[in-house]
Amino acid sequence: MAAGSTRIQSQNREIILDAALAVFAAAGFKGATVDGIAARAEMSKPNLLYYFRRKEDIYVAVLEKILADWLEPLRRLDAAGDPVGELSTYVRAKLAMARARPEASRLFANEILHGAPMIGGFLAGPLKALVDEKAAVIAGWMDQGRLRRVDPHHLIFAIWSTTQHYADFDVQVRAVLGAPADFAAVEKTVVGLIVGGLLPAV
Amino acid sequence: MAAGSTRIQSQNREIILDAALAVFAAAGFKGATVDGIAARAEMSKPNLLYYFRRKEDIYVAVLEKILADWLEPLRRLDAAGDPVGELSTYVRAKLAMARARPEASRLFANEILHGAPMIGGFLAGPLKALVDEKAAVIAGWMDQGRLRRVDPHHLIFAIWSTTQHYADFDVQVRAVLGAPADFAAVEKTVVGLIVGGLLPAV
DNA sequence: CTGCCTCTTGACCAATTGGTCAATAATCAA
DNA sequence: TTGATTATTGACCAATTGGTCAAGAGGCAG
Repeated sequence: MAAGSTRIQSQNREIILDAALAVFAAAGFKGATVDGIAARAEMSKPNLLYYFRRKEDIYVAVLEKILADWLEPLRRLDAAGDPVGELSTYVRAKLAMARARPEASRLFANEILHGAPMIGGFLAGPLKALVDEKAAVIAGWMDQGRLRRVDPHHLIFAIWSTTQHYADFDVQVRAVLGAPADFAAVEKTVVGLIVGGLLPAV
Repeated sequence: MAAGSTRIQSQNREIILDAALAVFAAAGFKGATVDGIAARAEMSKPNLLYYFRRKEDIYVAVLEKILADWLEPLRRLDAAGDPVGELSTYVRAKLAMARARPEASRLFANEILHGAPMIGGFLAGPLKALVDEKAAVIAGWMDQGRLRRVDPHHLIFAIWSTTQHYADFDVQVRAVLGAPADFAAVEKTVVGLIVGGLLPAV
């Protein structure tokens, strides 16, 4: 019989992955415990291990679920579109992700922070390929004089860092502001800086 | 007798803190082991625990050592200086720190990523105070029409994120670029974006 | 209802690891 | 040199935790 075809199975796998995302994002791989994930998933540890043999398997499954979404906004950057509009849309999409799914961002950040032991291949493979492709698109816009010339790769890094910051460093943002971030203000500032810094000289 | 006055003591404390920074930055608090720190410090575990009673004490000591340096570049932002020059200098100083001491940045990032359990007071206290003060300085420049108006707090966040990115996400940067980051190019791009996005409209 | 397969769990094991302790070695003032 | 203080460590302990196992509970096709 094929793997995991039962209704109960797919249902429980989903529950486990949701619980695991929360626990791994909060505590990291080492800090998370299988007991903790099981408790959050409201099942016993042996039952959880019936669905995922090893702790690492859960972790990898959670990461894989995230990575697919990760590429999507950048993939939508359209060479045929208006450069300023395309980049603004991209920044807004990344900010929306940071607000809607901060745990996913934090899990990803934690993984990279500790050397990306599980997703090194993803970074050097699909991610690099997509970034190189889109960097070429941006470079094309610059060649046409529609954007000021900056290094496209570092531009993409700047967009990633400024947007993900509001998920990954949320605690610091809230502490410094004394309140949760106002995403309307964030969007205005970040889009203004990135895109404003790219407007071609008059 | 006063605490830790011996030459051997201060010397060994230094060795331990250096080793601990490397280990904690690489593995996080939970992932790091006292044995691992001791090994890197080239002493036995009981000897290490002779200087720091608990693992947590080492961690806090390392963090405190870092936090002092952390505020310094922003503190130097001078209201009497030229806005573009001051901000460019600040960005360059943060980039220099990311390059020179990436482990410190990663340890700090890890702590915040996991809710800043040890330094919540620092964030809401000295850090917030300094940021508020310097945000007011920047706002003053904007009032004078010397910078385009954006939210000063989010501007500071943008500077933090874009610069620290090259320490915290170094693995990803290297994977995507296929080579270590060229900090001259980084500096040009980041300063260009941030400051370029702040030049007052003509 | 019946029998088989899936699902669930209490009890347990072994490895890791933070921390202790008693004993030994090194340092240093007198 | 000597004696007391400081520095160092091997051996050990207890708690945590990833993972196993066998036995039982539940679902479902016939």
